[in-house]
Amino acid sequence: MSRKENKKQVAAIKGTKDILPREARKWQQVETVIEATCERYGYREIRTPIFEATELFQKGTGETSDIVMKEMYSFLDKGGRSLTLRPEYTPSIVRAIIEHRLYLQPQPMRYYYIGPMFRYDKPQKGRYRQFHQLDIEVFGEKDAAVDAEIVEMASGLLSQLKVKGTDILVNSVGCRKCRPGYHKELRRQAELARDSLCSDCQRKISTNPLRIFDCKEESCREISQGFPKITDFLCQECDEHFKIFCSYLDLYGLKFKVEPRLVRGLDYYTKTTFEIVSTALGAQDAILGGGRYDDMIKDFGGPDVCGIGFALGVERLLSLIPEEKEPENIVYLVCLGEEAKKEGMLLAQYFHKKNIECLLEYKSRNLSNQMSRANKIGAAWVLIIGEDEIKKKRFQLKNMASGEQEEVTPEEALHIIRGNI
RNA sequence: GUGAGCGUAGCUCAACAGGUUAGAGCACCGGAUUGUGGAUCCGGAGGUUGGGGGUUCGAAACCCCUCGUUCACCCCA
Repeated sequence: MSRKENKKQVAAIKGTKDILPREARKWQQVETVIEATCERYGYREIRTPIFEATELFQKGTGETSDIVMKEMYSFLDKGGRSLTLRPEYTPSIVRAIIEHRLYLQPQPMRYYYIGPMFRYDKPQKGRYRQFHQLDIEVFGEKDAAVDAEIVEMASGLLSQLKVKGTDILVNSVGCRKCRPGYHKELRRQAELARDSLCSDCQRKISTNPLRIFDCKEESCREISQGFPKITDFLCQECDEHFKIFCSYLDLYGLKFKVEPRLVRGLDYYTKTTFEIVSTALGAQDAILGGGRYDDMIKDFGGPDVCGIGFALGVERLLSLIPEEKEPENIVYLVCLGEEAKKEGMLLAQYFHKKNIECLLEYKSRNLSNQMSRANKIGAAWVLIIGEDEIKKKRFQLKNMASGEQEEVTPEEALHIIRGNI
């Protein structure tokens, strides 16, 4: 095999990327904050397989959604089953809840998970074919207080992570009783204005009339302002739910915008939908989005248990968080000669057992060189092991930041290092 | 799926308007300095210019195809 072929073969798949150690550290930090926040609100982790029966998403995510129609990684396994790498998490949780009768547990049940999702979409800023989501779901609670609590938690999480300049957008998309009436009326009015709309919007009349509100053409914007809003068409139950939801957001002191054109692209949403957006993200401005889906469990043949949740794009979130350098606390063992190396191996073993991060230089280099390496990896301490030190069983411990150095036993070194960490 | 821009060393970028052996900074390795790091100086390694084809006496540059990437549309996290 030629070098070129080899080079081509090892490249990461389009739309995927490696998370290298420097960035992985940031992921760990963010994941730790996310997990702690979720647990504090009573959420528990639930892990499901990364692939499922294709049918699960066709039924759950919706046959007419873009995700199912053109973005799924589906394939046949060797047993001829049609499987799909999950494009989103909600259907998997719903499946698990029904399969394990989790609805028999005290309600509401709260679950969270962070993991990779897969969508065959053209990559661009904030959009990858393998990406990660935090997914949180609450089941079995109709009260709009839980809708508000979820938004409050999401908002709190973002401020804890020092994400600034975000907006909370909320809407209600109604239910199966009131939504069809609205769609019909919106289509009717858009049809009347068809000739004045751009070609893009003309197409949206039949595909997704709500998207006309998003058009960037000035003329379309003006026209769409006269169109009816979903919030004017809600049935009494949905209308009350939405008003109470908004009043609870006020109670929390959260600033939000009612965005009647906010529509989630997934078919299953009912009543509350929301997004938190940031203009710093570019065209894909949603950090997280979600809503209520009161019919899904029932539609899957389970009991009539309602659900609500959101998905947060981890890559998008990370792109908004500045990198913070954490100081390394490594002890670097400098060894002068073969005997010193053996002594160093034993000392490294000693420090590792005492929970100290410690590295040993294997190559026999001169002291200057080894010091230079210690400096490069950002070691906080250097322990010098030479002939004299081995004889005395006392070693030179150097604080790399201050440059101070003293002769100590391993036990004393441990004490000093711990005292300064 | 549609459209536009960009692919030169690990990274950031040079190379008049097509003309010797494709350069520099940072990073890396070695030395100055065989018991003391960061600074400085000297040296080294690293490239079939994403890949393939074409035009030309001559291509990193021009044309075509392809792959990748970026941004936007569609849609979404």
